[in-house]
Amino acid sequence: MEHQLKIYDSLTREKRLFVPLNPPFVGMYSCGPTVYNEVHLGNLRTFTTFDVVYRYLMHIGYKVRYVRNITDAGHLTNDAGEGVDRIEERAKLERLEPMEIVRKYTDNFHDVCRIFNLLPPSIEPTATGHIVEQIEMIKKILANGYAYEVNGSIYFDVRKFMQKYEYGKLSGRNVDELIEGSRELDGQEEKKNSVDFAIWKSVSPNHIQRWQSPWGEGIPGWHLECSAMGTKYLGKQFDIHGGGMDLKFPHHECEIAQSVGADDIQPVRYWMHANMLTVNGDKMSKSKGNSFLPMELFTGKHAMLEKAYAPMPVRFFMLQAHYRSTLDFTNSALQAAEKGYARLMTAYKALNELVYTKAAAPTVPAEIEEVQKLCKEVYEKMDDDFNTAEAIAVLFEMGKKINSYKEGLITLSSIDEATFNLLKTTFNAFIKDILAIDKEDSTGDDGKEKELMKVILELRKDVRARKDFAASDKIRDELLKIGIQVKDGKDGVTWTMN
RNA sequence: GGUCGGGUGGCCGAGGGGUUAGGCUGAGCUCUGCAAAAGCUCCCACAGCGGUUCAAAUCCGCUCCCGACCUCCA
Repeated sequence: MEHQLKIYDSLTREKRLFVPLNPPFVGMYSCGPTVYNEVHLGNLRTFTTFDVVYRYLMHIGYKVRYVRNITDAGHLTNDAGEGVDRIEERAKLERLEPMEIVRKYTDNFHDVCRIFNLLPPSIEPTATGHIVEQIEMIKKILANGYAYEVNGSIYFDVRKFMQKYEYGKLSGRNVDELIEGSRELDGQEEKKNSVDFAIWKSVSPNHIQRWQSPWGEGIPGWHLECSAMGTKYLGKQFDIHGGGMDLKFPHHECEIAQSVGADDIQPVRYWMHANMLTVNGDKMSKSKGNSFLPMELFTGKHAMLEKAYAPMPVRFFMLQAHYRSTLDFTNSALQAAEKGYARLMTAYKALNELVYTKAAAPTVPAEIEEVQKLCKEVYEKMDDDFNTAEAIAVLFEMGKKINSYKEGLITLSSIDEATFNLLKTTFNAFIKDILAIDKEDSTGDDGKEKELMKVILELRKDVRARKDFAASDKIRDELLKIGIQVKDGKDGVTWTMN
């Protein structure tokens, strides 16, 4: 299948045809979490975005190496010296070693990823595991003259860099304005310019996490790990680099400068940025106190939550918006998504229960054409900068067809078998492999539940045979009260549990 | 303040010069013992004011709101 995949590149600010450096291979990097606390739903939206990108690229035939880092080295929240190291701060709070904190929240992150159906990346490198690579990169940058040492710290010299290269293009920054805008009384500032950033930071011996370097004991600069690890596993230049919109500046801007400063080459061909998940219009973040943790979502235990929500409907909810738009997180939006999700799943189930049988009646060309068109459209939507929102809209159209076949409103044999198989393959691929929203959410002993329901429904069938509808309805109503919905269809009784 | 993005029907959310987004909600109908599910139909929106155009929600200008980044942040 020919795909004209277009990706919106944040650097050039336009959608461009995706042409990998070395097809069929694709190198993709996306910024992972700093593991000093639990990931929240906002974080998850970005990871989900790139999970779908990864899945789609593979689906259309690319061999993707997907690298997503774990930031497990603490970084000072500002370069001036008075910054806080989040991991160390947390370690003190929980009375644990920094590496215990890192372990704990890495595990938490992985659990959440699994629950939300995120594929593990090909490589998940850690910052602390690549201190050597980072030091080597610093050496290169120093050798090229784009960094300077002050008291055991190394700073990237943005002004110097700008004599030969561009800085600020990705985030649209003007360095002069940046410097002007940040005229704090920085008497103790070691940096030549406020725009310079640490690529190695000297720390005192009472800092728990610290490493030996040619410039003394210290910690690597935050931006450096991505540059070093991206280069190590994907090469000096690779295809896609993703991350949250909030990482554009300074993080990604600095990454570009570091790579160019070290190797004189633009590191990334397509920069992708996922937009923020908002709550009442404001960015969801820990510091604003408006964040939701996955566990709070499943249990419904959160002041702003009216009920509990299962992971797959939430994943679906996120995918219903385009990744470059903000998405507002509200109860009503979530509930609407929940219902839409259920609807899609009904069609999904129906599709896989349908058995194609040839009929004497001839096929209907218009019907065949319609189905084939839908199957083509879903892909076109995805090829247009991963427009999952539009792809889902097409999936709903397909769902309507499927339900009509199932109900016999349109006879299945109005389409030929090949078209039916195309519909089945396409729809299933999107639900299972691309959007990956098919995970079973049921809890408890499924086998026993099924047995039990079988018994109950058998009894109800007897009751109904006697036309004792009062008793029949009572069974149905009572089951509904505990979340089991009984549906009396044409060919038998079915039930669903929420 | 600087830079960037956005304001779409009751709600969420796509699109982005002319042609149906889609989902949820609501109303009606079909099917059904009744429900539910499913199907069909209806509710034709694009912040405001100007301008360009045969044609603007979509382009341009101005105004008003909102948000992100400029500190750590997905």
